[in-house]
Amino acid sequence: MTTQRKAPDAARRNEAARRAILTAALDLAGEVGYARLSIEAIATRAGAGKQTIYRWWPSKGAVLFDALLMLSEGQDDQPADLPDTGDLEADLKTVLRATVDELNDPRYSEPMRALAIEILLDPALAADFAERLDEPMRELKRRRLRRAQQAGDLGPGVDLDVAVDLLWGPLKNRWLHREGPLTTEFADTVVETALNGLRPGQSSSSTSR
Amino acid sequence: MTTQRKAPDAARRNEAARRAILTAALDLAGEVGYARLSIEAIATRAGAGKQTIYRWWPSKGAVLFDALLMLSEGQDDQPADLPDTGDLEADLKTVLRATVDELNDPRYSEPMRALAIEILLDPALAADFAERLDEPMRELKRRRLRRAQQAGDLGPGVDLDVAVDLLWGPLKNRWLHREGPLTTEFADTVVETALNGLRPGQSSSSTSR
Amino acid sequence: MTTQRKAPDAARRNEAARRAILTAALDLAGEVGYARLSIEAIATRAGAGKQTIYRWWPSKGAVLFDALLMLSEGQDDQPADLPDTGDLEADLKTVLRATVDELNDPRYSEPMRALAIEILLDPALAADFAERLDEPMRELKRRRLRRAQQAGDLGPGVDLDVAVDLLWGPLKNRWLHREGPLTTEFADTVVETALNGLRPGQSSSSTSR
Amino acid sequence: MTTQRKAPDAARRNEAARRAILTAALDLAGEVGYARLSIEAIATRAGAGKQTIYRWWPSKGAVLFDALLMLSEGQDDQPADLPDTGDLEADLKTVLRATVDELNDPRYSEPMRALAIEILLDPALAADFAERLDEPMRELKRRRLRRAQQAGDLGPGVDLDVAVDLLWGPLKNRWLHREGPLTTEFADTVVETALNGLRPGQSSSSTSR
DNA sequence: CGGTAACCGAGACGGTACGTCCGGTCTTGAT
DNA sequence: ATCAAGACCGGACGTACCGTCTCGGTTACCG
Repeated sequence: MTTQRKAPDAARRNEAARRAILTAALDLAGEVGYARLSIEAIATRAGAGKQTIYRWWPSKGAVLFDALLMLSEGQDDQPADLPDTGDLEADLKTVLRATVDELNDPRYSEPMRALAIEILLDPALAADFAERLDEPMRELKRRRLRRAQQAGDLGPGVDLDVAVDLLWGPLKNRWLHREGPLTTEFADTVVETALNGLRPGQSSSSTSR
Repeated sequence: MTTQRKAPDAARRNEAARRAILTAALDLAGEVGYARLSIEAIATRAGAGKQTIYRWWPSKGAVLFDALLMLSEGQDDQPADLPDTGDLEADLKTVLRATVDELNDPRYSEPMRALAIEILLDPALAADFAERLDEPMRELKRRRLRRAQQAGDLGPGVDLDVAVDLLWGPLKNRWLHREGPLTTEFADTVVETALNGLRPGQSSSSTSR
Repeated sequence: MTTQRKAPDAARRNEAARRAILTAALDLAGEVGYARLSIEAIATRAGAGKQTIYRWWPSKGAVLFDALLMLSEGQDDQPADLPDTGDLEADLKTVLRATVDELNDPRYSEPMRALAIEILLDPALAADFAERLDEPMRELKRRRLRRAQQAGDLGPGVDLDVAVDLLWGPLKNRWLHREGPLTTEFADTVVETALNGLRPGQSSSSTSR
Repeated sequence: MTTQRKAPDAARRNEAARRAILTAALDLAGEVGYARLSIEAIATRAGAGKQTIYRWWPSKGAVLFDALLMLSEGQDDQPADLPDTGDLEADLKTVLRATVDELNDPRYSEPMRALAIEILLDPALAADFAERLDEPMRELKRRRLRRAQQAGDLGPGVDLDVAVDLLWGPLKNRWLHREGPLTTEFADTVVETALNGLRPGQSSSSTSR
């Protein structure tokens, strides 16, 4: 269902094997971490032949990617859009807190970190990931911010991509580089600081210290 | 000169071999990228025995770390502090533009990316790196911002670590994840946006440029 | 038409597929030799499914066996008996020279060698081959020699099986083990030497030729 | 010590590993037969890495070859020549009976059969084997027969190579193709028949039936 | 000033995993 | 029910590196 090597007949695909492989990949990523994750181990754990993996996925990273997509599917009614209650700050905090919770869930966190590392190693996977997950997500974020800008909640000159970086980047960094604990308080502080700016100003009241 | 395993006699160390190994690591990281960088290849390229590497460094990442330190030494009169002309915005732009230039220099960029990935994989290396490079650098940044805060150029309630994340994080992300071109314009925009905040305000000098 | 696994309905068998498979086996044996001959390649070359092979033959060797039988059919009016002109030496030379010619024909030689090797590896195939081809042939040879013995052209104490080994064995060895060129002169020499024995005697017509 | 791939440093070779590998190959050949003999299994059984095998031997057959040489060494005081008591028939029977005994020894027989099959599959191995074992042995046989010829015990016109084929070939065939029980009686009969020839003659008295 | 203890290049070693090939079985759709 | 097609599990292939281990040879300290 992901990037393919040489057109195997997708219709004949064994769905049970696919799920077993993705589940095994998820489990192993959680158990041993990226550095020791091997295709051989995934195949063995899944009770599958290695060729079955190589037939459908071009790399370890592609397996992880699909595995995480599988994990997301069963549960979400696809969040077609970010919340928009009219209160930008509250909405952003809601979204970022949810992200914090997800990144603190070990079921997601380790496989995701493994995928993130694979993406750094494999440009082809990076492109695939950017196109199919990262860019759509960023577009959702940009859209919400654009509405805020039109409503006058964001400065008219603000570059929306930079705004996204300022809001979501710190979370991603803390998580990926394990630079500190990932709490909802941190998420709130980031939102407030990014919105109000670092300079002293009239609106620097917020909830913050 | 870095983390050591079991007390080899540093006095007897062959400096020529050390430099050959670090240079080989640097070159190879630039040529083949992290994914294909192997200790075996470094040893061969350096004309060194593998044992000579294992004797002095605990991991591939530690070699890269030292290699980058070697690269930095010959050139800098160690910047003991960040510039402080009194104009925070200008100072920050100066520093971030320099960072952009460094990250765009292929001599640094590929080995650094390789090191960054190693750090994600190896907690021991991560700790070493944090202690010896990352935390001191962050302290420098915090110090400059603290002075700005005392001078009233930063809001009194601003969390300095968050401030550092907001200012330096977007650069690091763009570079590491190859999310887009790394330009001095981008650096400037990040500084302005982070300082002024995303909300509309009296000081929205953002668009002016 | 050969050894079967579990009663497939021979009546419904696709004759075209059978011929395509046997032809492909013959061709491939000639082209790549036994060591690289695979059922997969035969199926692909024949445009047949692997299952079609496994349905009708128990092993690669069985395919080769049938393939060689097919090759022999189109041409011979089954030699029900060895020639018997009354002149034993002349008759034996006639037969062995024919064998030499056959073994020098590349169409036969490589597939036959492949079959011979399969037989060494697979006792079941060996039994099948012995029963259906080798033993009948040997009986033909024994019968001719028995008549010669009755006619007084063979010593009364001679073990006919040993005689067959002495006459036909050297040819088989030279061919299978590529121990030297396989010529009609060699066949003649073998016949003469085997008949007259190695000891010097009155009938040492050996050198005369 | 045999055919090598790319000049590894033979001086540094680990003799213990070499012996473990050869012994494992011998044992496995005896236990599972050629068809299921794998380099992987040899390495595992020997407690060696696969690379250690590939470093020193070009193929499975080369390992077997060396293994059999090792087996022959410890025991024989290299038979520099075939026995020559003056009685050709007796000497030949002595030698062939010894061969029969060796071929009936399961320690030798299965590995030897495995080697014989490898030789049929691998021309490079065949050449190596011919040069280093088969041809020297054949020369020994030829030499003994040449002396017999000079002594008048062999017809002057007899081709010595054919003579060797007639004497030793039947044994090799019976053994390799499992065409019947390999007994000392069979060896005796072959010698007598080959010496006296198949034709009736004055000297066809012998011990035979 | 000669012995010895560390270094060094080289590379063999036991292993793990790679990505590929093929064996033999099973499944699908069409004839 | 056979057939072409080909997915599937599994086992072995031959290769690349890992990290450890010897081997001689070469410093450089120390008695």
